[in-house]
Amino acid sequence: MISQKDVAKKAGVSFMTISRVINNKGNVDEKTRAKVLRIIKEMGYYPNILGRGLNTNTTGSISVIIPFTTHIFGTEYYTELLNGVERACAENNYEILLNPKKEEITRLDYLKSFLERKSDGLLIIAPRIDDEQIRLIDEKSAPCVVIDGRQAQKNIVFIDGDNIKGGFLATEHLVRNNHTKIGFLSGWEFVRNGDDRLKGYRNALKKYQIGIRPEYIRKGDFTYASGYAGMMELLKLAERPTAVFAANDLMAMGALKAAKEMNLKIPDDISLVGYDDIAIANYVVPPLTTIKQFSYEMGYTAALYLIRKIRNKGEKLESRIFDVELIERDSVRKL
Amino acid sequence: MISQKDVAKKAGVSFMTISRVINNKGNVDEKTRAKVLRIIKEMGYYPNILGRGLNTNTTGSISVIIPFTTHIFGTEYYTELLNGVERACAENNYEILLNPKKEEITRLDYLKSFLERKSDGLLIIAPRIDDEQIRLIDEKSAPCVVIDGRQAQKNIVFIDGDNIKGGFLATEHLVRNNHTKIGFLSGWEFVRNGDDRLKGYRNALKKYQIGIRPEYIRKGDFTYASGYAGMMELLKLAERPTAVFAANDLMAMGALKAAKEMNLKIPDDISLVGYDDIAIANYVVPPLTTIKQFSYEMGYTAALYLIRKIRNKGEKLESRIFDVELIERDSVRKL
DNA sequence: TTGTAAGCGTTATCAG
DNA sequence: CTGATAACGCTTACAA
Repeated sequence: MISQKDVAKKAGVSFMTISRVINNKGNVDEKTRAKVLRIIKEMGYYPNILGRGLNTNTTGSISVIIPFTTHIFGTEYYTELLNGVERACAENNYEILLNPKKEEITRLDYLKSFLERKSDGLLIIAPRIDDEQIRLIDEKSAPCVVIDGRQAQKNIVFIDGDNIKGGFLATEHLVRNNHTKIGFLSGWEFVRNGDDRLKGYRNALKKYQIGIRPEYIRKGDFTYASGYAGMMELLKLAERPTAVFAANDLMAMGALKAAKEMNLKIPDDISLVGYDDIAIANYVVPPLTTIKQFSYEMGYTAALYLIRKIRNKGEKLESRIFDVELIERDSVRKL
Repeated sequence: MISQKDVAKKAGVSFMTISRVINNKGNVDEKTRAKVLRIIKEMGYYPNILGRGLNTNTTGSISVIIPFTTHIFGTEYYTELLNGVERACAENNYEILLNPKKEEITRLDYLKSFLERKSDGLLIIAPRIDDEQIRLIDEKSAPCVVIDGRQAQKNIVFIDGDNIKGGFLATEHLVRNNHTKIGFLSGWEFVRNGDDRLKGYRNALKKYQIGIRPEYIRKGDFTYASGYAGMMELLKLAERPTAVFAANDLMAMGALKAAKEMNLKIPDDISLVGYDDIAIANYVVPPLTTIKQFSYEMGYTAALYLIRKIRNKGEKLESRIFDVELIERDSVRKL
């Protein structure tokens, strides 16, 4: 392991000069600087972040925390979000630290990587609404931005898609196609985006004075399997819905499969709307009408905000809600 | 920032006792241990990895290096691989460090995170065949495992899919369906898996004594766009192929689009085989015949190997080549 | 069983 | 412009 000392010895200067050169700090004679730089290259010296971090309390990485999926890289929704995060980090020379999870994350674990000084801040994606850890973040004064988890606490910056509007648009689209019996395949209600999409669904029905039937709302968890199961339940109802809004595309895919198995055609026999606009939505048969989120931009913005928070300790940043769009394809039929 | 000192003061012991307790090292009186543990919890003390690392030369994280895509999370191929990596890391308490890339990675950058002591080892995915950095890894004695980059150097452990066999199987499948005019949409030839799939294609043609026509081999780069472009070129040939093998599913999707635009039906007018078996392959119309890789297992194994290498410095590990499978769906027609 | 001293590689501070 | 010294939080080695 090559250290400043080694470089210093070879260059015939003290190690402080090396430190000054690599940090561009203080005044160093141009000749000395050039020489040091040359030797650094020759020897293949790299500054040791651990040593530096011990002084500066800095590592140059941010932790991305995904409390819920088993697999971080499991869904395209996260994928796009993370692509945006990556871009922002690349532009600002930050690295991304991922905490693989055994099972469910427990109490203090959100903060662990930060408290252990492995990262400079936290990007938390879709935490539980009632999450107590969010409170601790403030207490430990960890720089933090939350994605998809609109918080009650004023001091926590969040980046959200407009899930209420999205839920509304999807449902309204079905209503405008003369559907009144509209099922909803929900995501987790204890995650903000799941809850908000349901809220949007409710708002739309209310606006158009359509009664809400509890049996039309089936609990799911954003997975393909739960979309399949929920759809099956809806289809077995005595008076089954003529249209279904799934809280994400993955569940819509599951619903599609259920319909197929029951020999029902989409959209002829039953209409379907998803959420997210993942790549498959466009390729599935029939192409899925869905709500598009700007996930990449959301991830990018969130990471940028976090980095700014880390760099300018005091800075107050405004939370932001990103717009959503209805993407009309072929899975909805006019009644 | 709460340090061992703070805990020690409160517990009325020296900070060495704290160190012993959190590392389960040396003998500590049960009573003292219990007390220290209690206070650690009370105060919310977390060991500072930077301080520890400075002594142990250890951080508890591995770097995942993806030299080529613009976006780390861009393709499902990487996604599955990373899911496997995540699992292995979760089981062994390692974190994953990702180096976002501005553009192309330059010379020493593979090793940067390791040399800066940000990570304990390197997992490199699909490096350039001629990559000079691979040599440096040895020189710097960085623990390292390479995925999809079968190396000439004996001392570098790699985990590969059997790309030669995969390329062979895909091509042979077409031959068995009486195709002789078979196009190939290549990936990068300077990445091992790209090169090997082409090799498999060649092997199959040779075995069945079908001449290789250079104009049937179009250069691509694993992207949707390049699949589209390559297919277009093939379709404009005077004597166009009756079947096409694309070096990955993404390119096959691009090819599909090109065929559609040229009013050619798959598989009626032209047969198509992909590679990877990504999720969309099963949903696209027609469902795509393809070669399945065991990406998850590959990622898992690679990470596990790396962790073993890190932990047992001396251990020699055998490189492994994972099998592949032909998945027959509906994109190939018998002539 | 517990404590003391030294050192890991770096930066901050102050002196020259 | 440059260098010496202390400090960051921790572990290793040794002493009590």
